[in-house]
Amino acid sequence: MAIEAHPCANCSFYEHSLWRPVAGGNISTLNRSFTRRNLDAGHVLYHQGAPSDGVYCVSQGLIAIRSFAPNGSSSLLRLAYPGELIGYRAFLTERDHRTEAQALLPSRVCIVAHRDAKNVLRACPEVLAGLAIHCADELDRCHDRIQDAARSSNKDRLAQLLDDLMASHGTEKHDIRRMRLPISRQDLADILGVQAETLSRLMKRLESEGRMRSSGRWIEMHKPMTGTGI
Amino acid sequence: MAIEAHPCANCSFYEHSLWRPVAGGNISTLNRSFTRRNLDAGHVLYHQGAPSDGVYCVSQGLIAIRSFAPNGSSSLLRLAYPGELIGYRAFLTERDHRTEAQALLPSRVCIVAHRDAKNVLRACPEVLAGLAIHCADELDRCHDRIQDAARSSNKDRLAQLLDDLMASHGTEKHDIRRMRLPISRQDLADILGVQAETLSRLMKRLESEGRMRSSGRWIEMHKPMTGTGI
DNA sequence: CGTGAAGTTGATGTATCTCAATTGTCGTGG
DNA sequence: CCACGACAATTGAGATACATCAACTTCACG
Repeated sequence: MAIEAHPCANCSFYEHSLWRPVAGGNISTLNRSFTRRNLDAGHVLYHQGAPSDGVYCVSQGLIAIRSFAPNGSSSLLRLAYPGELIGYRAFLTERDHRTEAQALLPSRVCIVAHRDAKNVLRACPEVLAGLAIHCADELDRCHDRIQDAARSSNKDRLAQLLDDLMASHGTEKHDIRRMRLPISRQDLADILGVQAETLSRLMKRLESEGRMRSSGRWIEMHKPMTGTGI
Repeated sequence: MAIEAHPCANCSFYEHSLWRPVAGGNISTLNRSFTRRNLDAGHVLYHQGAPSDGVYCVSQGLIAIRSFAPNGSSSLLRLAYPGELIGYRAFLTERDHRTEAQALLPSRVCIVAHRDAKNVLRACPEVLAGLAIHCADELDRCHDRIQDAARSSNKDRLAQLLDDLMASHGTEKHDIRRMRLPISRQDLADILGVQAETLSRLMKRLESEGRMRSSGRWIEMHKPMTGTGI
């Protein structure tokens, strides 16, 4: 029989793809349940409380991972960029999604359906190992965030956040970096864990210190500074 | 050859042990590198920045997972109770420990050395799957904590924390639960992410509201209330 | 019974929340 | 192209919560 093509073969993130170790007959299992899906900005990929229907890999755009409390308040736990994996926690534990995934920009995701993903995992322990490492990496980021919240001021954390966003969404010209914010100010506040009003005042303070300028969703900042993720 | 005994067979947490799926010839690999270690209170099991030397499972006592910032401030990321797994993040990712593990009470841990643990994982994908699920579970707890910090007051979070500690360390008598705190007030503050002085005042407020009484390391509270959290 | 660490208290400044009112932004229909 | 409405974002004022520094007290322990 002919050698089947790997569904991620043409993806620019193939080198780091979770599914890269899949080979031989398992490729056809993977292909069978592999689908792509385009999402308009604002569209919800999966809802909080829904059962897992597979593993998602962001191909284009930007996905927000949110969590809503019973009282209505929301947290933005993570921004998922192209090449990143989402929805795997519910997949691994076989429990319902505890978060909601919403496209912030027009996006595309690749999906491997739950049942077949399980089969591939059984057949390819390397994939399972990759998933475990993914999990451990995200755990690290979570720990970083908890420590960061405990030890730096919200103003500095906002500056850091804008820096990180600038790295992904900004264009540089004459030492001035400029971007259109991909997320609302409410979302920025949800990332930091402060109220929207407080966020507005933090922004004003950064501006008055000359660390940035903003007008609507457009933001300008100066140079580099190192950064670690949200 | 004779059937070799599983090293965790007599452990009271055997049913939920990570290593339970290990069988056949792999049991001898496991036995070869399986060691137990007793720790005095205050002793450090592994240091932040040290390379992984294996996977640890708490057998008795209580272990604190801490992280220290360059500026000297510390966070207490997790309390590990008997039956729980620690040190697996560094093991999985092959990176250095980002946290320190310190015994808060006289404790005992079971250790599977790094190299052999890797071999067992290769031979038993069920173990790898269990490790991945462990990771996903801890990720959930981290997310819960981030949301909790964003939406409830530190006073309520302290009450919740004391409740959880009471569930593990308290004894009940005539609807009064009583415990000797296993951790210092500084550690309590580090869990909540507040200063020690603030913690002291939060305690005083809880007392004045009649939600608890404290004298030194002894604490009394009333009834149940449900609890999640560290 | 002294000693150092752990815990507390007071005073003061800063940061954040809350509620209400206002302004700004953006898409839509005229 | 502009007016309009819905919603996002900002502002103000007052109350609450937390950090910080320094001094003090309590506790565990040799």
